[in-house]
Amino acid sequence: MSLVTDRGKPQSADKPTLYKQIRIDIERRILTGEWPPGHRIPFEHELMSSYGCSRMTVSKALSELTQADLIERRRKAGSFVRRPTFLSAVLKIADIRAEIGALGRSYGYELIQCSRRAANAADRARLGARKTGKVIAIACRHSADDVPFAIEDRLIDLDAVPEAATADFATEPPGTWLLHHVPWTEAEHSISAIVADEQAAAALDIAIGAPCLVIDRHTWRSARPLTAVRLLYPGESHKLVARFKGG
Amino acid sequence: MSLVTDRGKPQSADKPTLYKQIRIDIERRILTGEWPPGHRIPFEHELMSSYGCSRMTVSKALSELTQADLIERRRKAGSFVRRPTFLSAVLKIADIRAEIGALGRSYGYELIQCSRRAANAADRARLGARKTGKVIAIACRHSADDVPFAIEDRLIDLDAVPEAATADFATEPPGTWLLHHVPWTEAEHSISAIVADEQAAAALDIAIGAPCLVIDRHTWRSARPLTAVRLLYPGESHKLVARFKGG
DNA sequence: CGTATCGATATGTCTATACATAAAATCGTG
DNA sequence: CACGATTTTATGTATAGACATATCGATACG
Repeated sequence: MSLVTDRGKPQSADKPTLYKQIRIDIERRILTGEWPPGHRIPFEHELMSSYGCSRMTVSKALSELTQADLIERRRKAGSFVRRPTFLSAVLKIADIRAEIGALGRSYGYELIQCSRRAANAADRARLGARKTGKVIAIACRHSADDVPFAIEDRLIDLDAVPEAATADFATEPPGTWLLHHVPWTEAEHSISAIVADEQAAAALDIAIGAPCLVIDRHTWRSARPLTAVRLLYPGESHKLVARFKGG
Repeated sequence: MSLVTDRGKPQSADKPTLYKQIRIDIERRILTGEWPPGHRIPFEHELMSSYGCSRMTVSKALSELTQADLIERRRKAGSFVRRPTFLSAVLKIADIRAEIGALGRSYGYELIQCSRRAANAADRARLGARKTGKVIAIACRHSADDVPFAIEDRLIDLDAVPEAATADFATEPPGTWLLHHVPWTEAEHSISAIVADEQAAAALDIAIGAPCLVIDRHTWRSARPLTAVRLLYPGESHKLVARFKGG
């Protein structure tokens, strides 16, 4: 049973119109950390001239980014990148290094295991890939201020992302590398709760049987699976917070 | 430690402009279930004439609802209420009866405990209320197809919501009653994971120590606390799913 | 009867313009 | 210098109109 029904496989990306292109360009810079929280994004009239369009078009892009809580617009002052306070923004970032950085904590990374192999049945099922091929399996740990923050268990489809073969995941977290090198068109997150087994407990420095928040993230490019990742956060000490306005 | 930093107390609601009023009016009908999933909302030209405004203004309201995944717009056909597939929509609904109904399951409700009392220190802390006053404390259980779906533990500030004194929570779930009778301006959700204690395990028909997904929801009207509720879902069998498009 | 075409229609994007509003910046005065 | 009034400026909302595009439904054709 699931809280929500599934929508089936993700559809392919639609042709980007101008305002969408502006939105995507800005979003990319924010999500990769190129424009960190607090950064002032160009004024509307600057975007107007650089994209050669009217103010309404720029404004539409900025409005959507505001609704997604990625930016904050202040009259007279301009528009600024928000720190990831909201659930949707936190989920969208998907780069734990940037997430920890945005929280003002020091980031630590440790590769636990990394292997390349031909995809077995379980790998294919997890990726949702039909054909068999090569995959990279990665296990690693992220820490904030030297305290374990999350453990990551990831599978990358090497046929869809051949460049991953040359990446050095010993020094760069796979999420960060992917975000900077591989464009994606669809992503799906699923949040659930489990209890820590022996291995997870040891890696996160918590008790066996302690609750953990799980985020499973799948990413596609034009309906082709790129990567599947499971993130385990120590459950009681972590919260995902979302705020709404309404009536 | 928290995945996200807190933004402090919610700010008061801003003056609703015309497009926001349209958005809020439609949103209300969707969130209360008056317009169920699949319902066709009025055409843009109908909204234009009923609100006496231009098409751009109507379109802006509908665009925001689209971005929030509350509606789906199809050329030539019109705009339709979506079933709550997305995380943000699921979180926004906050009415478990409507949620279960939208999933096509039969809804069951059972009041476990309901009492009225003067707020003690713990109650005030939970609501974030400064002054002391009367509160209603409610415990109840929601089920889908006769299987326990979630248990709810709620506190309502009777001074902020005096009408709640006359509501019959034995027959109507408090979430549903509140959604139909009490307007709110800000809400905050927090998602975390815990393990079931003896009481929760018994109510949800799961094992003690089994993981549970927790949603804590606080609701304000113009910065005044209205209600605080904790929902416990059996953890492994429930998932919150969110999808994104991006590049 | 099935299918290809085409027109009607509702949404999707974009422009140019206008005025409102909040807040930073500046100025002027005590 | 302190402090209030004024100006400037970037965003916020709204308009009317234009053209693009997807798609429903009807019509014509094989």
